[in-house]
Amino acid sequence: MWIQVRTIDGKKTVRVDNLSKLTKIEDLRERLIEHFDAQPADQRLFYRGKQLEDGHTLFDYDVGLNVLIQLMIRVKPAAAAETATLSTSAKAQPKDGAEENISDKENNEPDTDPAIQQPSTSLVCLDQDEGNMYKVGDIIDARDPTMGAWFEAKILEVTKGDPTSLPLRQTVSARAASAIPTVHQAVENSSVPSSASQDRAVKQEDGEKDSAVTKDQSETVKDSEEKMDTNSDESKSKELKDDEAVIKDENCNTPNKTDVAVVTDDNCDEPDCAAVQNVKAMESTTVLSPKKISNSKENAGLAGASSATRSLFKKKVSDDLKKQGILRETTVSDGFIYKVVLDGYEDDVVEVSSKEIRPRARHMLRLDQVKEGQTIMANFNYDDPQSRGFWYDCLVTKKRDTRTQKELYATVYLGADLAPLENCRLIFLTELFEIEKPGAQLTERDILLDPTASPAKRQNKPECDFCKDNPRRKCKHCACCVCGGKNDPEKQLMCDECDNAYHLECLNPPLTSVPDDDDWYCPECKRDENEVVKAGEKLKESKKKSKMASASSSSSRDWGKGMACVGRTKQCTIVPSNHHGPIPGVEVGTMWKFRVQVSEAGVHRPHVAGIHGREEDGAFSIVLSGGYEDDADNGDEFYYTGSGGRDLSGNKRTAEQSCDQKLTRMNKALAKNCNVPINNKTGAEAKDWRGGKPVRVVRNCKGRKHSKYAPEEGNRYDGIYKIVKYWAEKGKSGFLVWRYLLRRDDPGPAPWTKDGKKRIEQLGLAMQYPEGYLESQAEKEKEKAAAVEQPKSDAEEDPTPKKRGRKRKAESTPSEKGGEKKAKTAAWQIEKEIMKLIKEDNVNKKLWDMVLPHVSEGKQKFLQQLEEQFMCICCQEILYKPVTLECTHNFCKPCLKRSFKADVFSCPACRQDVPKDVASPVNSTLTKILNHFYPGYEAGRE
DNA sequence: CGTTTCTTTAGT
DNA sequence: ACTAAAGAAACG
Repeated sequence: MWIQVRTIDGKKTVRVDNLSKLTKIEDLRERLIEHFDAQPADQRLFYRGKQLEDGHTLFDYDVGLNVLIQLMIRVKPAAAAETATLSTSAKAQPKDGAEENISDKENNEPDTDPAIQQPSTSLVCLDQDEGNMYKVGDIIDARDPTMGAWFEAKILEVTKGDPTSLPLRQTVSARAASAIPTVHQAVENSSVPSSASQDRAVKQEDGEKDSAVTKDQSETVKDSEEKMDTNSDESKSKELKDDEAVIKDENCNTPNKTDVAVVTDDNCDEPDCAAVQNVKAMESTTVLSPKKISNSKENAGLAGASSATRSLFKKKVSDDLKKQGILRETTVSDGFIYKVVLDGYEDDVVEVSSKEIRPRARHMLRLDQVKEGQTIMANFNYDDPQSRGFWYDCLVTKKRDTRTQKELYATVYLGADLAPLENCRLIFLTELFEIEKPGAQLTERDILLDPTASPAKRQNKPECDFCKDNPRRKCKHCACCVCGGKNDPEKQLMCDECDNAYHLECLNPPLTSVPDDDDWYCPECKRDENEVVKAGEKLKESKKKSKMASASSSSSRDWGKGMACVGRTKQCTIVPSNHHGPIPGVEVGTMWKFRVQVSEAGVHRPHVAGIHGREEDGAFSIVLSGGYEDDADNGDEFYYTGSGGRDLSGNKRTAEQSCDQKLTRMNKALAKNCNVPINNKTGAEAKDWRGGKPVRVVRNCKGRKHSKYAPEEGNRYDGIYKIVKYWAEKGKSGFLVWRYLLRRDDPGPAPWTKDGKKRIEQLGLAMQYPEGYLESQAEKEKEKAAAVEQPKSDAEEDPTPKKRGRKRKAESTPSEKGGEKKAKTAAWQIEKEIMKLIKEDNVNKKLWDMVLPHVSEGKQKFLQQLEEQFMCICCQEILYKPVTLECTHNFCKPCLKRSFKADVFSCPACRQDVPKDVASPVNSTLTKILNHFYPGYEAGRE
C-alpha cells in the first residue's frame, strides 16, 4: 500500500510506498525523516481531522490506499520568530482581488468606516419639517440601493446628512461579511458539527494537478495570518479555553460525511507550530451566530432567509452590469438620509437618500394605457424571467397588444448602477404601475398618509421556490424539514450548520423548549461526541473493528500491503448504483487489473461478490471468475451458477457447495432479469429473451482455466447480456444449484472477435492500474534489485507489471512498428459534429486545448483527460448542467446554487466575484458535448 | 504453489 | 445491525 504525505503548506508531497495496513505510526515517521528532514518527535501527522499517534496502526485511523496525510513540522523557537515576521509583512502587502471579501469586512469596522460613523454625528430630525421630503410614517416605496428594485417600505428615521456619502455597497457588505467562506470553512469551532458543508469540501487527490485548489488553500493560510494579527488581543484574552482546534479534512477520498474530527494540540503553550496558532486565532474570531428561529412567512418579525435571498441577488446584479445608469440622475437629493425598512424584510434596515424614495405606487396601468417609450414600474425576475421577481423601473421598448397576443418588452434598470438590461420580456401584464412623482413635487402630503390610496400589496418573488410561499402548503424546504409544517414558527429551531428548521416536537427525541445554548445543531449535523478524540486521549476503540477477524485472532499475519483489502478511492457517480445497462463512457473491452477498480468504474460494484443486484430491481452486473464448477463459457452464450449454498464461515471467499442454493437475494435478482414472471420452483424461460433486463458482464482472468474467452490479465468488460432461462438442478457437488443461461445482446463487437480486437486498438483500450500502482511496483523492483546488487538483475527484469505497462505505452506511441499498425486500423477520432461543438465552446478553449491533444492516445485516455478537466470542483463529478463563469471556471448549476445559498458569491475556484447569477445560462454547447461522451449520465443527477 | 487469512461493499 | 460475497496477498 502507498499513501501521500504532504506538508501543511502544500509545498511538498511525497509518496510513501510499501506500507501495510498494520504499519505503526512510529514506523511511518521513520520513513518520513529522510524526505522531510524532520525528526519523529517534530512530526505532527493529520488525517481526517485526527492527529496520528504512535502506538496505532494506519488501519486504526482508516488510512486507505493513496490517501493524503498532512504533515506539520514543529518549528524550533528561532524559526518561529521568523514566521511571525513573515506574517506581519504579509499583512502589509496590498490585497488583491481574491481577498476583497475580507478587506470589505475590515473596512466596515466601526472605527475605520466613515460611512457608518456618520449617522451617529448627524442630527436626528424625526418629524419636524426641515426640508425633508418624507416623514417618519409616510407610506412610500423605497428602492433597494444595491439591487435597484422598489419595495413597499416604512421610514424609521430621518437624519440630516450628505446622502452622496452613502456608499452603495454598505448595505451589501454588512451582509456579505457573513458570506466570507474562508475562515468558517477552513477552521471550525470545536463545538461545530462534523459535516463541513459537503458542497464546499474541496477534495485533493493530487495536489500538483489542481492549481486552483492549491491556490485556494494557500490563501486560507494567508487569511488566517491576517486574522491572527488583527485579532491577537482578543485571541489572547479568550485564552483558548480548551486547546481544541479543528482542521478540515483535506483529502476526503471517501464519500463519508463525517470527515472532520477534532484535532487536539497536546502542548499548546510552546510556540511550536505557527499554523496551529493561526488555527486558534481564527477559532477565537469566529463569530458565534445567535440562535436562529425559523422564519416562516407568517412570522413577520424575522425574515432572515428573505434578506439572504435578496442580498444574494443584489450582489449578483450589482457586480454584473457596470454600464451607466440613468434614472437615478433625474432626481435631486434633498440632503437627508432616510432609514427605511422594507416590507417583508423587517430585520434589514436600509439607508437611502430621497432619490430612492417615492410615494407608494397607486396607479395601475392597463396594457392599452402603456406606450412604447414610457417608463413604468413592473415585475421582473433576473434569475428566471419566466417567474415572479422584484419591482423595477422599466422603459417600454416594444408592445404587442392584439386579441391573441399580449407582449411587452422593456429595458429594465437594475443593480446598484441601475444598469439597463435590454429587451426583457415582462410577463405580469396585469400588474403594471405608473411611476409616482417624488414627494417634493406633491402639493398635498395627504397622499403620503392615505393607506387606502394604494392598491393591494404588490407581490415579490417568492422566497421559497418549492412552495411559492403558499402558507397552506407544507414545505420541507422553507418550513420544518421533518413535517413540512409552517405552524408555530417560534417553536422551530434552525440548525447553525445546515439552516434546516426543525419543530421542537419533530426532533427525535423531541425538545420541550428552545435550548439555552448559543448554537444549535440538528441531529444530521451534530458530531458524535464519541468520535472526538481530546487532548492526550488515545484513539477510541472502534466497535466495528473489534468484531473483525483480526481483532479476535491471535495470528500476527501481516496484511494490507496489496490490493486485496483496500477500499475504493473513488466512486462512480455518473449513474446510480441501481443502474441497468452500460455505464456511460465505459467501452466494451475496457480492462482493469483489480476488482476494486471495476467497482470504482461502476461496472460491477461489489468488491468480492460475483452478482450485483437487488431482489426488487433485478441484477445489474455479474463477474465470470471461473469459481463455479457448473459454469460453461461459450463466449456469446454462457451458463452461470447462482451464489450461496456454501459455508463461508471463517472468513473464506470460496468453499465447496455444502447445501442447496435458494432463489433469494442475488439469485432472485438475476432471475428477475429474465423476461418472464418469476418462478422459484422450477425456473422459467423467456419467450422474447432480448426483452429482459440487461446485465453487464465482466470476465476475470481466473476464468482462463476453463474458458478461452477470459482475459489474460485482470478483468474485462464484455458488454450486455440477457437471461435466456434459469432453472434449478443438482450440480456436480450433488446439491441443488440455480443455473442461468445468458446470451450476448450488445451492439458492440465482443472483445475476442476480430472486430472487437480492432475496436479495442482503435479506442486505445489498455489495462488500467490503480493510480500510483505502477510506480509503486517499480519502486519494489528497484529495492529488490538493490538488495541483490548483482549484475544478474539485468536479466531478471522481465515480467513485472511495470514493464508491461511501459511496453504498452511504448507501443502506442508512434514508433516505426506502431505507425505501421495505425495505418491498418484508423485511429479513433472525434466526430465532425462534435468537433464543431467543441470549437463553438470557445469559453472553454483553454480546457479543450489541454484535452484535445490526447485524442491520439485513444478514446480511453481522452475521456480520462476530459473527466479531469471538466469535473466540478464542488462535487468532484462531471459537470452537470455546466455553468461557465466569467472567470472561465465551470460548475454544476446545482452546485453554484448551493454555494449562493450559503451566501458565497464568488467563484469557488478563484474567488472572483460571481458576475452572473444562478440563472446565468447553462452552457448548452458543453452540455451537448458531455452528453455525447457520457450518454445518459444526466439521468443519475438530481 | 497451494493454503490460509485478512477487509470492503452492498443488500436485506 | 447483520450477513453474504467469483479478492488477493502472506505464509509455509
